[in-house]
Amino acid sequence: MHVKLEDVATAVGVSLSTASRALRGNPAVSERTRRRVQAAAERLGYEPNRMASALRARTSPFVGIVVPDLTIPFFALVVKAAQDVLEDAGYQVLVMNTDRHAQQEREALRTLLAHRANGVLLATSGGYGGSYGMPLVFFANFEPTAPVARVALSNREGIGLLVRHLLEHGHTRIAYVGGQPNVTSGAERLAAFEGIMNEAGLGDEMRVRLSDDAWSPASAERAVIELLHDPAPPTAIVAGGDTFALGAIKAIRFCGLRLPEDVALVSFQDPDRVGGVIEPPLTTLAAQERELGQHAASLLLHLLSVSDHHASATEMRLPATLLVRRSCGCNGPPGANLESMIGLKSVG
Amino acid sequence: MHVKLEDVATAVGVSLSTASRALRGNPAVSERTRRRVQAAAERLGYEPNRMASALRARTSPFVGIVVPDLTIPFFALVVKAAQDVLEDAGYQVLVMNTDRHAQQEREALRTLLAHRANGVLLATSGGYGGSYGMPLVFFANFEPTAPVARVALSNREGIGLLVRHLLEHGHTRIAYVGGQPNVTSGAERLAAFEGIMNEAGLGDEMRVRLSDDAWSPASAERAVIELLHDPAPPTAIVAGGDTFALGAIKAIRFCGLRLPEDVALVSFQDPDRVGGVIEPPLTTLAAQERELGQHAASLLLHLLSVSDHHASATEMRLPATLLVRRSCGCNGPPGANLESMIGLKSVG
DNA sequence: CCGGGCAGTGGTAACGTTTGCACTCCGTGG
DNA sequence: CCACGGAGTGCAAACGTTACCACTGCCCGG
Repeated sequence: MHVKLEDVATAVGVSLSTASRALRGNPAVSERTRRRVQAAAERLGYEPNRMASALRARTSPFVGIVVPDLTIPFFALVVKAAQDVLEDAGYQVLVMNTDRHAQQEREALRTLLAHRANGVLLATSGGYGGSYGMPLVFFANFEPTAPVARVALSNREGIGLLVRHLLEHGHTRIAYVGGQPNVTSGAERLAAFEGIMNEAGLGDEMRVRLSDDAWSPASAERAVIELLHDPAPPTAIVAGGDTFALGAIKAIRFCGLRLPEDVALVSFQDPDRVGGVIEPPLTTLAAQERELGQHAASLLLHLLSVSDHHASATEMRLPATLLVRRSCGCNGPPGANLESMIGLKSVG
Repeated sequence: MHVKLEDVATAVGVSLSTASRALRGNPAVSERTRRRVQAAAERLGYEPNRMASALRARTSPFVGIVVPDLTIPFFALVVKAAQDVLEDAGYQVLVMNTDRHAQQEREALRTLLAHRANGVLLATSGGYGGSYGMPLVFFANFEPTAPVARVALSNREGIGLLVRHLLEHGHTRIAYVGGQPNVTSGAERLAAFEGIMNEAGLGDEMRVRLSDDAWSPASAERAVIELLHDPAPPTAIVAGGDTFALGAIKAIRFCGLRLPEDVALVSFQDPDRVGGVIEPPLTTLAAQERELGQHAASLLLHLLSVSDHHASATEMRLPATLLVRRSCGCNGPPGANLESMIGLKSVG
């Protein structure tokens, strides 16, 4: 079926060993032989069987990336960035979805084990139960108790920037709409919000609503509608993720309120990265998917190079930056946003 | 390092053959032995080496999916749907990005060949150059001249629905903003637009602008700004994809025009699937990413089952459906959209 | 003139599985 | 009592590749 090394070797009239060496640039073979072997391989369309070579060389080409849901833009971007780094380093990436099920996460990790993956990047859905004998780096969502390397956004710091910005503008009745604390990002952001509000002595004025289902805009929308129908509705809302921001916008519009005049909105992530078309543009933290993916991948590569699975239970946090746009009430009147004007100018 | 079959076998006191048979449910082994072997495998944490087993059994666990860019929601959704189907069928999916480069596409296909992938799902960026000895199914973007199975959206039909809807509402000066015809989706949509306009005798009134770079909103924005500054600007715009719709919206706002009162907009795809937060909601075709992915995967599975790489050069098209919302000027006054109200009701 | 080294090559044993074949027990029917 | 068959098991050869070791010439210094 497929042409194999033996075919190339006999075509040239050399042994298997020589052919193998020639194709992998082993300096022990003469220049002349190397050229002849390479020519034959090319001509016959030879492609080395990586499974055989991995088996014999006791090495696997694979690295795994396990995420809850690849169709969420956040994960798609992180995965893409990480995959690029890992492939540049010569690894073949296996991307696996868990659909937010711990069981599927365990199956994914077993599958990676079966492929003798060199290491794993994992945004956990709760299925991680102890070492699998592979170097592992958590990203975004991790298991707090596991002594395993992790890289994540600065959830506390980021929520701090958002809330303090609202506080500086005189808001006191501030609501938080976010995800369940069953994953790291949900837990840390919620805790940060509560911490800051309590520190500011606003524990009584804060309101918290958590998504009942999996980070969907719909549940955030319902939650915000409830909040806004309160006799003393919040004057500002903090969304703990991009989908919650979407739900909040719809809810505010549904209630006939103006954004930001009647209620201000800030979000941990920007649901509008690609389009920039939501009015008013949202005040959010700067997006860091690419950095997150690259750092996670680099950290894993480092672990692989030192081949010490346990030493580095380091934690890396990407610094948060606030992008003040208009949904918080700053930055003047509505109108075409900056990117449009820059875009136009570059046309000439 | 890893526990292997031999370890399990000696632990139980049986031969390699028996252990192998026991674990794979071969009826030749006695019930008692099977249980003992399975227990030992469990206890030792044995995970079969899939590369060794694939090598010996002359079969590969892999199927490839090659896309231009996984971070584009359209491809992310299609890949997810296809991956689910293929994994249910027992295959391990290798997802590869081409970054829209023909060269990277060729490398991806070679890599799949090296892994002895059973088949490939390919949304081509132009790097496909003849059979690689694997069953192949094109999806979304294909090579028109290649006698290979393909499944795609009904580009002509879809553009027809959009344009005819505008024609029925009396528009005649209609513009098209879309992608370059170097990929199927770009070519077919453009051709369909020109065909229908010419048929309707509106060849002189139509305007066409194509994205100069890779399907970005920015170039569409510039193009639409140019169009709207024309002495006789279009009264309606057809966007040949979701990113173009985004650019068009920004351009319309930038020019200080109202949507849909001053200029109507319809789009082949909905950039606002997840959020539903763009005002006014866009009249688009119904999204079919899931169906596309599932059909492509099923077709590939069929090709694999009949193990005939050349017979089925079939072409499958998913029927297009028009979703009339408000950006075309239909469906009454602005306000909260239908989904919000349904969402509220379901709360009770 | 001879021994040692070195460049280039080939033979062959692995890597961890699967699988065809052969073997050993039994029980059973002739 | 023996041949026969079938259930259960083990041996060993593959799968395609790599890497260790051994071999052949040949050049060169002593």
